[in-house]
Amino acid sequence: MAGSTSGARARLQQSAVELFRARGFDRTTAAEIAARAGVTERTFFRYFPDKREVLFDGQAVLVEALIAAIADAPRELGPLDVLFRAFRAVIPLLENNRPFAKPRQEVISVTPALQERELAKLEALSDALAAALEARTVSQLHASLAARAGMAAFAEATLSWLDASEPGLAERLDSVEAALKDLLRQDL
Amino acid sequence: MAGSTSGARARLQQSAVELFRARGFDRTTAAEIAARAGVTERTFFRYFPDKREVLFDGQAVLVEALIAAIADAPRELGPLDVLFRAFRAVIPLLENNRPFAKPRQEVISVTPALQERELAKLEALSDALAAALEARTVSQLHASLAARAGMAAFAEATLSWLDASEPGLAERLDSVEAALKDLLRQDL
DNA sequence: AGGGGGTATGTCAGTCACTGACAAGGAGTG
DNA sequence: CACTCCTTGTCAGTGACTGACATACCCCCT
Repeated sequence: MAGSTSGARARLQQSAVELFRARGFDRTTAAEIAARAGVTERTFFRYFPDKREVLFDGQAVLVEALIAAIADAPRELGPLDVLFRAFRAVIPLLENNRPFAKPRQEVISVTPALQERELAKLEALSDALAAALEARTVSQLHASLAARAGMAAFAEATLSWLDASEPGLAERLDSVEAALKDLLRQDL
Repeated sequence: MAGSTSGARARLQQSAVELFRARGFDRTTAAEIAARAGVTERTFFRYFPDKREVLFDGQAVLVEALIAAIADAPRELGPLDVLFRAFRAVIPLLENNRPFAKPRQEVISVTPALQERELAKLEALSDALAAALEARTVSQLHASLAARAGMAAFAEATLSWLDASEPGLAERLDSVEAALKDLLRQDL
């Protein structure tokens, strides 16, 4: 099974974050990460399809939790409300991950190549959310727009919260939700 | 000035699209593109920082046109209305570019590496739009959310229009704008 | 115990994106 | 004609990634 065997995967991820933080992403080679984890460069690329991917792994659980929350939501809610309900449902999950997510985000925020990959992941997440919304009789266009607008707000809240935990995630989600709905009100 | 000299840049771009369409992005090397354009691989990388970038170049004009349109907009409009006004202002620009944009988008749509780069460009565009909105006394949060929601709609309209010119860009913009505002109405 | 199969890893050789350093040619200017 | 700038070529090197093959280890079955 994945990860149950020797923990090489986890060691590689750990080593990668440490080295990226110390020397920067561009100046650390895949071979160095592998060496620190006690394996070969080749093994690194067996676990991760490319050097960036070593930082992007927890997404699956998050996606499934969000999808489940969307499926559970009461029928009468509009798409944006469904989304924000789902976002709030995964708050504990994100709070548990903060210790890992914070250093990771610090590396990403100073590395264009990693920002690119992160955008791709967020796009995939948006697509997944849109698909989940469509399963609720939301038109494809509405689902897509809602998913992307919602994700923008969700990302804004999450990233700023990783920067400073001061106002909690819940309050930040309140803020961005209000701001987003504000927006639409201003432009009738 | 850029491009005035020998046209090597334009030849490289042209060769790149042709080869990418014929063999696919991954199976064409930078050296092949350069050879077809009559230059060396080294020259290719003097014009473009990496292999993907050869497909992403016209953005600057578009950005400036959008920024200008935002600055011009009447004070009383809300951020989303300002944005859609700007989007409509660049319709002719996009229509002129369609012959180039269409084959380009076909290549991008089947190449994950290029999609990633495109997302990064759209993100940069969103940032530029958000900055332009902030210059109009829109709060940073509202500006960011408006820019991203607007860009999602704009991208949706533009990409679907590249697929089929049937309903024109103007009509498609009408549709996505209506859908976006619809969204917020459903979620009061 | 012994054999067999599956999985994780190592080794090696190769391709290709990308970079720095240096040289060469050509156009314009004094 | 000499000087200079700009563009391009050449060469050598690094590092990401891949395919092919070999090896070691674990688990199960007899």
